[in-house]
Amino acid sequence: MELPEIVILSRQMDEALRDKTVARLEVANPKCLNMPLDEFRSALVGRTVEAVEPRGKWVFISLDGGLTLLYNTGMGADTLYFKSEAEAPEKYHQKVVFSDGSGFTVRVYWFSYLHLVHKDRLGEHRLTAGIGPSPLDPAFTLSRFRELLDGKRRAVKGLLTDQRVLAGIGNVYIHDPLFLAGVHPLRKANTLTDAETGKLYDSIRMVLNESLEAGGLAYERNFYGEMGGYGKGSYRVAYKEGEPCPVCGTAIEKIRMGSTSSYVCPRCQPLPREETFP
Amino acid sequence: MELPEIVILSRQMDEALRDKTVARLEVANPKCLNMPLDEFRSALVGRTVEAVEPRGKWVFISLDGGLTLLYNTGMGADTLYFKSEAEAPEKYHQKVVFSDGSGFTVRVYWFSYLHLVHKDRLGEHRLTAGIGPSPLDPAFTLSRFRELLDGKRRAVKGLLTDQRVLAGIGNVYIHDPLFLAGVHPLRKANTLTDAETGKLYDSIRMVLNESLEAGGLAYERNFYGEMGGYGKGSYRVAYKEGEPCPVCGTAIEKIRMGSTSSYVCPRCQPLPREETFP
DNA sequence: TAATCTAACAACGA
DNA sequence: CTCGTTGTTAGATT
Repeated sequence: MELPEIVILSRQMDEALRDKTVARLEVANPKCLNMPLDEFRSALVGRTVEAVEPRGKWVFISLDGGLTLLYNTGMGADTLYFKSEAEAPEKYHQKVVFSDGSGFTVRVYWFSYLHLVHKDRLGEHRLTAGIGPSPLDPAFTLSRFRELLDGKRRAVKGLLTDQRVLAGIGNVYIHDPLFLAGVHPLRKANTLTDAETGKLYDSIRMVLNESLEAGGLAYERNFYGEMGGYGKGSYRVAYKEGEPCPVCGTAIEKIRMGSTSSYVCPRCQPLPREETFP
Repeated sequence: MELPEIVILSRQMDEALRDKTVARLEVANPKCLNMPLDEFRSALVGRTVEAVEPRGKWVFISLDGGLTLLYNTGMGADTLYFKSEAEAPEKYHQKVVFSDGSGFTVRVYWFSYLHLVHKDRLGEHRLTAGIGPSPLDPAFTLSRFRELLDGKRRAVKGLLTDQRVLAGIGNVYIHDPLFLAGVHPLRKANTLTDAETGKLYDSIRMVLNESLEAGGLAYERNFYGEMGGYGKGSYRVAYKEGEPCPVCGTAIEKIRMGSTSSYVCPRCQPLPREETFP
């Protein structure tokens, strides 16, 4: 789950959980916690949800008493609301029950994090303390975006999916903005022209907003179990290996970058020769 | 300069400089210092040498008042004694003059370090605090050597030239011990057999001792300007690209590993197929 | 020929 | 689709 899904989930959790008090907690995979389960439980039970907010790929759940529950869905997790335990999903790794009988379950696909940190110590929480700005924040202007790229010799894809640089973009939402800007993912960030940087800025925000309006990725469920509407029909080149580029018709290529893949139109996103053999 | 040259230099400096008091200091390249030159000078002048000892690729010069002068010759430097300034070399980057008129000059080839640290703060000196054991220390037993390799998935050459793991071996003295042990430099450390580890341990110590007895590398000068006697005739495969292996006659190959080169006999130091394509 | 640091990248494990 | 650790590499440094 990336920015749009986390934003949607956070909104729904905020509306559904605000002012509710934790009554009970089950955790089948205590390794995802940042402290022993019994300690975690006794700190959490009795706390009341004050607000739920997105922060990059994380959900920040503010509780009374100054505690914050930090939730990262890892490589995907179903986070599902229930009105009463009778209608709760059968399979889950974590379950939080509130005093009114409602609650939510988390079913993890691979790994996830559920950390409890006092808000005065958030700065010491290494996984979230260094998170960069959100690309949809009104304060995130083009000139701030330029500063991120400025002088960086890294591959632009690696830079923009680095959560310390920009929050919320992972290996799903990076492909289409790069394509729309005509920028190859391996281009060094400091070699982009002003025009390319501007197009990339616009494309990132456009694509994320599109998905947000569509309800997020088609293969992810929201808090109420509904799938999003942003699927393959919405993609330009992402996950379209071998299909024609929507602009020039050239076959989309899938290239490996370390452990992740990228999808590019080799014609619309050319890689300068000197970066092919650096 | 690596372990043998540093050991020889330290011995000679210890004998020549012990009990002498620093009277004057010239530094043409103050960036090699760990503080501004005037501060460095006022701390050093007036100090008396208590002892000089080798530590990996570093020379530790203990002074009275608890100060230690840490000297690293970088990629090679001439460190030359003079009895009186009249006979001092003309070209140098640093000059230390003692109260009796003797002293030494340093002429750097590329980079070097000359750091002044209080002995109570040596643990905070990042460049030396983590230095590993000396392979010629009597306490450095075969079983300690096995522990260094144990479970490490790194290439054995990179591991053994890592100063935090083992002190004093750089890209000159690593080639022949690996050859004598029949171990390819790219072998993962944890794949060595007990027999190979034993041969490697013996070879490292043998090669370093041979060079020590020969006066160090033939292209390096000692404190009195004399060249060492350990030259190409002493090497087995090091820097012998294209020449026949002394054991099997196969042509020695020069291979690149990152930014350094290695010299190997492809027959005596085979690389298992799975490590060729990891 | 030789040293070290750093940023960036890759592989692996959890 | 995650993040963190470990190890590797290229580039820079006076």
